[in-house]
Amino acid sequence: MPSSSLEPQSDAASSATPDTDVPVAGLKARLLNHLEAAPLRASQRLPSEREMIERFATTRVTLRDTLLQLEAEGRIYRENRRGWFVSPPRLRYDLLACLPFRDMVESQQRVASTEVLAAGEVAANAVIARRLGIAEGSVVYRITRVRRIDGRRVLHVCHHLRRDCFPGILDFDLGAHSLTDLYRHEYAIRVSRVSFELASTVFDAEAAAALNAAQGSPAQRITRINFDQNGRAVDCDDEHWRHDAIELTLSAAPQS
Amino acid sequence: MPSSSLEPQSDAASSATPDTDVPVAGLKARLLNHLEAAPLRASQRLPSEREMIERFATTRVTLRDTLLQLEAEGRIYRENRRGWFVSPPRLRYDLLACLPFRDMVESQQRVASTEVLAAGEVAANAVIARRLGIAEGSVVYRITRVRRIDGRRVLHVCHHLRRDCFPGILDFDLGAHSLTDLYRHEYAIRVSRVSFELASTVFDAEAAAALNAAQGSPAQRITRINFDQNGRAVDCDDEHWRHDAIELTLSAAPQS
DNA sequence: TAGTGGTCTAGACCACGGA
DNA sequence: CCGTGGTCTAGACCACTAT
Repeated sequence: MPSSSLEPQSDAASSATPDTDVPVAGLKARLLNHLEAAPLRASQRLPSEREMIERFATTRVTLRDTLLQLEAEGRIYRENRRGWFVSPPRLRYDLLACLPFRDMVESQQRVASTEVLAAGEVAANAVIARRLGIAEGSVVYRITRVRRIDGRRVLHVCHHLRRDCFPGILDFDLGAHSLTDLYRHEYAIRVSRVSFELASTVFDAEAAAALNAAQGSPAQRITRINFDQNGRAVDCDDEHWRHDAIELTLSAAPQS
Repeated sequence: MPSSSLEPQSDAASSATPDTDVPVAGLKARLLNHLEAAPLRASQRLPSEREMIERFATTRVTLRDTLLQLEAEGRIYRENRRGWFVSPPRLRYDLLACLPFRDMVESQQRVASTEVLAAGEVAANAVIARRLGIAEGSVVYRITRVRRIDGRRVLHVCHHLRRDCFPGILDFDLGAHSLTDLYRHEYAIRVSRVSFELASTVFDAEAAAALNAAQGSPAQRITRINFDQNGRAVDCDDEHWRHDAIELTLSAAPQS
């Protein structure tokens, strides 16, 4: 077992890491962990891959494997062809609080922003029709947005709204207003029940492009259906989050 | 666009693969997708990596990247050094139904089994103490189990129970009984509120070993705290699921 | 245009699994 | 024991980003 000191020596050598008896693989992984543990960067960019290769005396493939590992752990992330970055702390997302995005983000001392990618009418496909309890092919509103936290694009959302519930809603500024606020104040519709479906996957091509994520980056999918005070499904949305951006929370009475 | 049938043919040479203008990356990814789409295997093992290399005329590294992608998508999974397998359909896990594991699994026509890895007493660390509202260092029961669906190890759970709530619970057969059933019938404690914390990460070394997962495989972490009818936290658990094994669902009234 | 990450080739040795 | 996946080396070309 080579107990050599595999230290990144930028200027002053970060000494005192025995690195002996590294049991099994990892090797470089711990190494990179240490890289982050030591300077504890804020949310900055890592050195370029070629630079890290030299620093750690390793290969592109090996380095890349390690970076992908750390990405899976949620410790770093990448922007497509732009580089690797240290992940900021996860936003706590209380599924049942039903806070507007902006409020949720700001209550955690972060900065929120929203971008509307598209807003229009489409015919509901089978999935959407089933969720909303309407006939396939019915025209619904579709709104696609990207949301940022502290400038970082973390969420791609696609909403489908029953047109008969929210006539003319596209005329509002959907980048500035919370949809649930519009529901309540402009349409007298209150969300009185929500139903979720969560799974961990990767971004599809569209979401990846919108978030500037590499295709194949891990993503958290959240599908939500909102029901109004009459138990009618009024809208649904498909959210794809950078998986390292959130930690979901939830507190409720079980239905037993 | 090459609409040719990209079929893996074992003996016959892998001819007729134009490979022209494959738009962007993927290349092999689509190829492997097709591999699965065509025969639509049940939950069987994929050919060995070296065999696939030949079949698809590619390299180990490239092949491996592709497999890891499919793993991240939740379409295949691996057992440590044993090979790659097609992922079975996800189990729907209703967070608020609070069904015992066995019931949940069997209600979906699957077969459940449980293995107790360890059961004993430990001193509560800071995290556990905070969750349970007890003093750090208090002695609690700890139960570690592995759960299977259709024989596949999918879940590593570690429970921490307040000893004053469940005296002598370790004497029951914890592999056969549901904990919540024991709570109710043996200790007259009913779970009347649950609080969750969900995040997507990778397995730690212990969980990976217990599930025979490769270290670094993606995992869904679910932390739960159970409160009894008096609002007292009586136990908590840390679940680590193979991320492709579940789809979480949830339906409730928001707390607005 | 220079440098970056994304993708890929063609090998190698090791530790562990299963027969 | 052989075959498997796990890890690693040492390069290469391309598409895109940033300047």
